[in-house]
Amino acid sequence: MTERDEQNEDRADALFHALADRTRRDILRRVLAGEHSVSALAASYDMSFAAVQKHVAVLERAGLVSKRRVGREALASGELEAVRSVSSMLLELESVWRGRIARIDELLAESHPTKE
Amino acid sequence: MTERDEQNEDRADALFHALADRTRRDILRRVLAGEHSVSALAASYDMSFAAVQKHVAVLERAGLVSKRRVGREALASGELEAVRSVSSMLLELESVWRGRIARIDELLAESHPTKE
DNA sequence: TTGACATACAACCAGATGGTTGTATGTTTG
DNA sequence: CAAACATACAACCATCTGGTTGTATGTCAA
Repeated sequence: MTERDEQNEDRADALFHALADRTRRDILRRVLAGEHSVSALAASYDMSFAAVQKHVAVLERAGLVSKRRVGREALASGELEAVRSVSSMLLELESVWRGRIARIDELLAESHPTKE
Repeated sequence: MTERDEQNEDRADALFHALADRTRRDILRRVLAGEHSVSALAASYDMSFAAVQKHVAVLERAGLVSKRRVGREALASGELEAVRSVSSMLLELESVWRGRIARIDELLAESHPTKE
């Protein structure tokens, strides 16, 4: 296990965990469709503002959502690239199924455009 | 919320939760590459047999892994279709981003070939 | 300036999760 | 048959999770 693999696994943990809650998936859908303030989001659910705020924080830590401050509001929007990075993890699994272990490096390099 | 949507959300909860653990993702990779008995899998990890067996059970309940009995062994293999169904959930999110809400029905019908 | 609004975060709690050990049951083998 | 092996599952435990309320801080409007 290299350190980068460890980081990838940490990232995968955070991403899948963030997606493993229906309220968070619903929030993500809304903010992918367009910016919403945290309180606008909170108004949609039958739970406290603080609970919704924590869900947004989980999505934000996973990189699925970003926020920008506008006056007293925090506007959240969905990060499409993070969603795509989850898709690429699943593609890696599919490639394992096909036995194409040797090509995983290329796949990672393509979906993970760091230097080198 | 229709009942079917509820069931889809339950399924999504189970799938993403199953994937939100690195040991389970690793097990899934192995069994996607080929059948393995539970004890063969357990030998690969620094935890008890029972712990690995529970991880396999979580994957199985989510539909990501199936088992067949052969003598005293239980051979586990990865279910590619379940992996693909997760991919299609992510595609739905991408389609929300593009604002194509109206086409989600087609997408679901395609990836979810039930009658009607 | 004062009050209402929007956010953030700490502290707390019940229940779920991921691990453990122990026990029971079925299967192969000597 | 008896012993070893493979699995399954219950009971237990520490930690994490998803919710709550309460408090603090900053921003807008009258």
